[in-house]
Amino acid sequence: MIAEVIVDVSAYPIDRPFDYAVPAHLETVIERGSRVKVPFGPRKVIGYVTGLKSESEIEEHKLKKIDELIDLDPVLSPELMDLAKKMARETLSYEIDALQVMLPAAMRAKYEKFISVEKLEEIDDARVLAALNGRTRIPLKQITDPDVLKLIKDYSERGIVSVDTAISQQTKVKKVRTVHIGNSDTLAELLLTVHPNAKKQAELIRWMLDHAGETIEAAKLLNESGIQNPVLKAVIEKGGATEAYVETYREPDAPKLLDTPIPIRLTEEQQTALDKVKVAADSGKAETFLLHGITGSGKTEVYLQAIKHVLDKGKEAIVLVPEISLTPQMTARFQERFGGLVAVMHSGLSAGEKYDEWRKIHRREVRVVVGARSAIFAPFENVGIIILDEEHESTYKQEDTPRYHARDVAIWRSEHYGCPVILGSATPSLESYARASKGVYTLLELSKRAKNQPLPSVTVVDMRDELKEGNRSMFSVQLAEAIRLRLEKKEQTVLFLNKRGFSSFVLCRDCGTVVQCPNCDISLTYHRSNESLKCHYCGHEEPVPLVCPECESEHIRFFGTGTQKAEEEISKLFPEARVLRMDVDTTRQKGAHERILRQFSEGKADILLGTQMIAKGLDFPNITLVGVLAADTTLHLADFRAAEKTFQLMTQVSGRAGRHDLAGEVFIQTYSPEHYAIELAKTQHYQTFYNLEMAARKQYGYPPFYFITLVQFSHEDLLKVADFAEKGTRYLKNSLSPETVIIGPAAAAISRVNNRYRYQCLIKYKKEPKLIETLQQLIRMYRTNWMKDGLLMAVDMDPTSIF
DNA sequence: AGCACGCCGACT
DNA sequence: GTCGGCGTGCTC
Repeated sequence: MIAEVIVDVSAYPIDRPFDYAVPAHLETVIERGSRVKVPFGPRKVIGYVTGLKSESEIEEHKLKKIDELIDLDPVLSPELMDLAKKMARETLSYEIDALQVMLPAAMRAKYEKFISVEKLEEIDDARVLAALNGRTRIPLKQITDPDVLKLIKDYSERGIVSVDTAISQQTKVKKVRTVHIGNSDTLAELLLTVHPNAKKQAELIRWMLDHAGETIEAAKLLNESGIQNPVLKAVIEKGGATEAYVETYREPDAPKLLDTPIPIRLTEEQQTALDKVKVAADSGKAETFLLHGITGSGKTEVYLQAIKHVLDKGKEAIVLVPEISLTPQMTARFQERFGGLVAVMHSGLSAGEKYDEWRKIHRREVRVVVGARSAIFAPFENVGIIILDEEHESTYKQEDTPRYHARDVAIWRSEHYGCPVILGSATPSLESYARASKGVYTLLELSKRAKNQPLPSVTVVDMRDELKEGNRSMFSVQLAEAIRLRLEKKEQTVLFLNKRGFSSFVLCRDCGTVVQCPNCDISLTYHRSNESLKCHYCGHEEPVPLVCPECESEHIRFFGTGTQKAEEEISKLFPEARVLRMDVDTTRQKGAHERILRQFSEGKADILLGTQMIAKGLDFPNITLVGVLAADTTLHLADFRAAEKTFQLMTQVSGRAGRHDLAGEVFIQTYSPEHYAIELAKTQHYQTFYNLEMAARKQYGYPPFYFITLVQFSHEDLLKVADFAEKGTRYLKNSLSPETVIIGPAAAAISRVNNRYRYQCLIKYKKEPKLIETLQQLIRMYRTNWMKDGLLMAVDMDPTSIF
């Protein structure tokens, strides 16, 4: 038997199956989707079996044997194996990368070289002996001294030591020690025989008599009986109980926030939507729904009941939410409804916890998975429904290879299972809404709030007028007044500051110099916490200069409106206000999000001040005011999605206010009140926004009227990158059809990152059957010739932004 | 990607 | 004379 194996090596000529002979004893167990350890050239690597056959075209003497089978149960189903192949092609990535992205990171193999001592008596160098320190096997990377390294190489050639590569995985199964307490007869008997001095043992046995026959976790037993471990050990030794180590799951402490119950009785709109989904689920045909429901319209309840429907039919459900750790309320609701049937996968979990959740799914111990992007690869084999909440979110697109979009993967999987997909959003992406308008997706509308609350009243404040009135603070008179009122009424305020593109920078007031990153074409961001300047692209960090680096003037100070600065202004304006700040700085530690949100939900603060991350999921009854400090920051980005993103953000943020009994009020501060994205956020009129934005997209030839693909080039040498970009672009122009528009090559908006100059070229097309082949050819040219010249090239199909 | 093989310059 | 630089080519 011959196995086709894709090996764990991401390189261009390796991106294809290699044939291996299957040893006889593995023939009955090996399957497509199994992982194997195979010899590859001079080393050993992990690989995935992509197929089994009886004959190979490879000459017999070249054919090697599979070393070992890693999993008894294949880790990937045939469906996921096929999906990996399709995804690799569609995203122009290596098949191995597509396979690996489907499994939790803990299952990815680590390769580490080790030195093993073969003939200890022949090692005569003191430094080598010191490095070994009595051990016979040490990791090669522990040797840093080049002289010692040289000696090791010497020894290795003479066979005194050997160097091998160990393949390790972090897939540790957690085990817990349990104690099975013996029956009362044995215990009673034992009690009579213990030494009179062993008071503690006697005490434990008496405690055990009350629990005879039970099995209990050792830690719990010790805790409840108040006995020390050595005593327990002695009793076990004497046969009073037996101990065992039982496989267990790490329980991520699920943050419990209050679920705000929505009436289970559905509104008429919800019911209509649900019925259509149910019909599709029963039909066995794939159908994609766009559930367009305004904020507070009860989309989640529709999801929950649709899931219930498919679970009742014995099928499974996948629910995707954008960065789930930010929305503990959402997970809480799923766990409340489906209890132990739910696995949760999000970035806040440790590698081990993610692996445990994956195993629960793989072993069919759960039937619902709620998770971030990668949960779309949940190893279910009878999927009944797939849901993407907040489908417009850009986090569904992976930013490095394989650059897949979870929405596309969801639809591919639904076609395999003949099941519905629900894309839910208050502000759908233009692509999805356009597809729904054309009938590719089925549109479901929820236009009323579930509890019939009015939408919050939204006021747009023109900050230019404020400036004219002499108000130079970050808060308009109106917003400040509204905050004061909330403080008086003991209601809560959420202040939103979109930091991106508007962060604090350091400017010299004499010569106008802005302190730039030495490696990147971008200004450094001021961080008050440690008085430093940081680059958000390469991580460069330096202390705040005391004098201008250009003109040595002392009139150098930081400008802009970061959250830290906003916090200071608030405390000046409202000294009595209790403020919680939520941004990258305050949420770096694990669990920080939850802690801040819990504090706010418990009413321990009056004002929550934050960036992007507070726009979603917040659902607390006492929030009656939302203020957007600077709505323009996303508007002026050089990106075709700028208006869409702004509108989505404004709508999302506004939706945080007045979700319950108290009426909500929203203030949006801006320097461009006349822009339609802001104007329309006032009424949350998605349809009107859609029409206007579609007109703009049509005029400039952007999605959804055209598909786009971005080809990025970077090189340390400006002239070289320009040259290669030109070559690549010319190749594309010559190979693609004349209707396809190719823009560039041009320098990227941030023209240098980490000392590499960046160029890009944008392909816009309506129909381009040769695109994938052409790009593959381009990539081939790059990998075979240009790469060794130091060029980096990346292709992104359907980029979310064209920065 | 690794890793080995192989062919030319600067040292003991 | 040898050590070692990294160009080239291969991996079932």
